[in-house]
Amino acid sequence: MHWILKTEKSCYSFSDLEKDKKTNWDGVRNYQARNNLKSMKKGELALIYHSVNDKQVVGIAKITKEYFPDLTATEGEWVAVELCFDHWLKNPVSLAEIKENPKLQNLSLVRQGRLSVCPTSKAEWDEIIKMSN
DNA sequence: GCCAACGTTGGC
DNA sequence: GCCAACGTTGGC
Repeated sequence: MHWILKTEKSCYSFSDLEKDKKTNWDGVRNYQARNNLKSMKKGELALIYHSVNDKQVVGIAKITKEYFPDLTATEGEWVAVELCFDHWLKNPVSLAEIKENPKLQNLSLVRQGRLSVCPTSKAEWDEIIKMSN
């Protein structure tokens, strides 16, 4: 499975991940997103999308540790995964471009804008990679 | 800054 | 268990 992770640039950007090399992807407080986190397997790849400020897919991260309890949660049982910096896309792919691509109309980024952790099909993944080259 | 979409909460 | 009210997210 491939993934798309959303983050606000001002909150935690892909540059921050490059600097940190790896990070705990925590703070997710949405059940659907949590279920997606739980399905992540070590070694899987995720596109990183900057919402709000950038509205672009900018890079790829790799899952390095499968889900574990999110220690930043003060109540409820939430989970986090660990992931590491993989590489920057050659060119970022903007939300506008994605919306213009008929093959990507079912992408969760378009269909369900608010979900912060979403699965993506191989075909969609390949299409975005193609657009970034 | 506005608003649409969606999730969550709480009264019944 | 339904649904209205409210809060949050995120695009514009």
